[in-house]
Amino acid sequence: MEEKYLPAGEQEAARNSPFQTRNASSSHIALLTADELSALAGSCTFCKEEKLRSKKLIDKIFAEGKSVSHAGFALYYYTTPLLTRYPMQAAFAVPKRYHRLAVNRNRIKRLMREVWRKNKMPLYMALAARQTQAAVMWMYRGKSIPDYVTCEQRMLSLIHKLQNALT
RNA sequence: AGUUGCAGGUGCCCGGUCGCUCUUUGCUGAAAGGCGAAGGGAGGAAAGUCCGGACAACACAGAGCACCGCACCACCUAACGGGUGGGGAGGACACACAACGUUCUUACAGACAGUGCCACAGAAAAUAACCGUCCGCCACAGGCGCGAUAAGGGUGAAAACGUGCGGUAAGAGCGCACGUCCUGCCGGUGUAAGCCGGCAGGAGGGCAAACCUUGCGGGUUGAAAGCUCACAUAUACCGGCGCCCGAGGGCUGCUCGUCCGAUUGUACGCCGGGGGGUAGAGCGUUACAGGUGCCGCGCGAGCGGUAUCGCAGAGAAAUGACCGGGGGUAUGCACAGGCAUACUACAGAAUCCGGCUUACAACCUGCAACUAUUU
Repeated sequence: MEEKYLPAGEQEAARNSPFQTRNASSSHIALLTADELSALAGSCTFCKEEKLRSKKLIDKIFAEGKSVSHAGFALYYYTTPLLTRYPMQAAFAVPKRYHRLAVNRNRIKRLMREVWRKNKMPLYMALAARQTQAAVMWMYRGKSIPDYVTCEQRMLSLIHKLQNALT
């Protein structure tokens, strides 16, 4: 038993570690500090942990969260502790009734994800400074397929709105 | 050479910057993690979810009914409502016509088992009499008939086998000859469907994608199937211990005391099992009715042998975004080489296979037809 020299609490954590559970409190997940984030500021990533994947949380965003919208784009957000070190988790959606073909929905979601990847840092910094976390849901309800530039302009204005709302 | 049709195939390429996912792996760190490296990463339809399987859970003595599906024959296949080959029927080409040929289409079992339906028109759509023809009667240029008649006319998509002769009051497969079709039997041929010939009997429309009959097949639900696990928690139930009751026994011959303790109960506490529940995690889950090449067999769909390859695995769902360059096609200007602009389809895996159907820019190959030019 090489674990015996660990403190009792950590032994418990080690025993539980193979199984991620919803009840495991986020207390033992150390949040990224603002300093650590600023070290990452140069890179623009969007990895699995930054993706919103829990169905329960998504339902909560729509039920209890707030939203801002602009020119077809809508942004739902909900401040809550997350099971990750990152300050935010994001998801993207395009309803089927606006775009019937899966190819077009995929294209729009990829554009939105690209804009988010490149422009999310200010929100990350703001949340990390206050030691809180938030889940966000992007939604596009336009009938046309936007190009990257208009996509970026409209989403940036929503990001600014959200930043003002949070601070 | 071009155009059109049919069949089959391919279904844009290269570089840069910033990213995603999976596998393997290096360095670093006590750990969480951090920084890398190499490799894999949508389709011919991934689509529609229309068939058939594999797989899984549940159900299941046997038989019948109901319901659903299929329907010329043989073969291929894991299986099929799919495919290949053949037959029948029906078109098209060619042609005086037919045959042969080429090619296309075809849910193609049964209408003497029964029931039903057949618009409009027409007298009548299946136990036919409007006109006509013949016969009879009367009040005789005409009328009447609970008379006969399916040859002719007209209607219709379809009118009660066709032509000729006989026959008759007039007629009629009423009889005969030839022909057509159906059924049965025999002979030849073919694995078979069938085809060819002969004999006998019969002939009285169609519709089974009308009910139906016959034959064959079908258990239900689908990966949110299903299996496993963990944390916390309420707890049916079971076991153990504690607790409560304490027959009896030991310590002594007796009482008290104390120890052991059958048995009964357990509202309660603890421990273990247990089933329940939570879209939490893992498995199922990507190796195969597998792809490609070669050889052999088969008319063919395919089959056999052999060599070789390892070829997505996400999970509110990766396979991308931006920029630059090059192909290709179309149009315009030039028309000797070019230049500019536009377009670059249909469309995104979700357990996996085999089909079918539908969508599709451009290019390639083969066949057929047509047009033009050259020899």
